[in-house]
Amino acid sequence: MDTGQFIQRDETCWEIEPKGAMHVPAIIYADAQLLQEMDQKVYEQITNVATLPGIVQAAYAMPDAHWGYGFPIGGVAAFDPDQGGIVSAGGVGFDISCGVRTLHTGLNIDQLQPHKQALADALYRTVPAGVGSRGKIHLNHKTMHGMLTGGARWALDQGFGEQRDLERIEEHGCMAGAEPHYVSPRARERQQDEMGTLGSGNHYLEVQRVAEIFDPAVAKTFSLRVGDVVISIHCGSRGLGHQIGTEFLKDMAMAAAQYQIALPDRELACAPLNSPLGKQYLGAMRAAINCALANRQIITHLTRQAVATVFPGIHLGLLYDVSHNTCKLERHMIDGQKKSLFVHRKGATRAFGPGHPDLPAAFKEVGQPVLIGGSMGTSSYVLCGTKESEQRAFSSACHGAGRAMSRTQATKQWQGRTLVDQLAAKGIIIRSPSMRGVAEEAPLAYKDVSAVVDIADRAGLARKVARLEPVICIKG
DNA sequence: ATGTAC
Repeated sequence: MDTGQFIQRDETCWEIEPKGAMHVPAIIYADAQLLQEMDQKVYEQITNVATLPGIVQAAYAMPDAHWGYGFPIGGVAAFDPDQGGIVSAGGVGFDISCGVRTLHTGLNIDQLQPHKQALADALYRTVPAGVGSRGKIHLNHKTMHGMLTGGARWALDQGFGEQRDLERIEEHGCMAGAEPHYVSPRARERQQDEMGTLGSGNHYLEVQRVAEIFDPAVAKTFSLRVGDVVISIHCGSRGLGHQIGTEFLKDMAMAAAQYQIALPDRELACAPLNSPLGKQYLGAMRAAINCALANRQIITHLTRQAVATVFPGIHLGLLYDVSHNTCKLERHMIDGQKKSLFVHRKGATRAFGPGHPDLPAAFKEVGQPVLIGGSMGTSSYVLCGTKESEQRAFSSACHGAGRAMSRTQATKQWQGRTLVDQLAAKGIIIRSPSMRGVAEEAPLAYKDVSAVVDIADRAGLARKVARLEPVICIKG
């Protein structure tokens, strides 16, 4: 898009002043190149978000932003319930609580090297991946309820994982305020056999090596050293989250007139936070957050089992688990006053800075680990939250590379098989049930993750700690 | 993202 449409506030901050129905400015964090390459749709969508009732401070787009349903992916917006603020299903995204979890292995890359193929086989065999993938767990009414209210804590009670995992998970593994009675029978049915599965699209399980350290002190706190092997899991709430999103989107679109909300775009369907529909969505969404937390917990258990077949006796401890598709009630400073706000992060990672009360003791001094998944075959990053991020974007950062072209376009340009061979030549093993899926995820169909992360760092959204390179990728 | 469409 044309950078002339913006007022450049500083090196990385581009502002659109309020005009028309906008209540607040819209702000994109990028450099001139990322902004030029960004779809004009991001401009339209982020200015549309700025017109929604009760929005405070500004509507934000992260440097990885691209066109999404209603809100851009990479969008952040906070709403005040006392000022008629709203909640929007499209502002959270279909894959509710999609997120990334990273595990330490205690292994060095040299120890892994001779066993790469064996580990790839074991992981691919053990963790179900792909569209409609099913696991070995079958939920009945009672266990479904337990999962929707208990999240990773429920998974732990079922024997998946260790007590100490919980403190390294956002919300300590269990999202409060879940209301399973607002999760429809259809959503439950779709999830019955999908616990502990990766799903498809950009979801993956990746074995990575720490390739570069930017901040040695924080890296030490995060227990990351060059050459260390870690495992990252990127997935969400599968069929359940998608079904909840679909149903509430429809209900919110129908209710907009009743709540007298003028929508510049039908896809921005929303409901007042204080309305029955708004509250129902929040209850269902929180249940879906628990589903995603439980899902990543079970996949962690399966990963531990798979790794143990190749490296008996090793322990996989959690670095952290953080979601990037949520709406969370948080306290933030607005015009010198602490306010309780509902922060939508859609394709944006929560990034609490040092001293935040919700952080585990181990991270209190340095800030939250911010896990940024790269595209297939490219680097991922570990960042840490900063103090200044609270003022810049309600303590949020980018979530990944961000798509640069559509899935359809990517399948026209690349072949899955060829990509797998090319990456194999670079020492990266890809395992996937879908070669079409692999083509859709071609590295060049995404923005340059390093450029995106550099902007997040320079903008003060989060600070770079370590760069990870893929070794094995189980792709959904 | 998704039982890749209702």
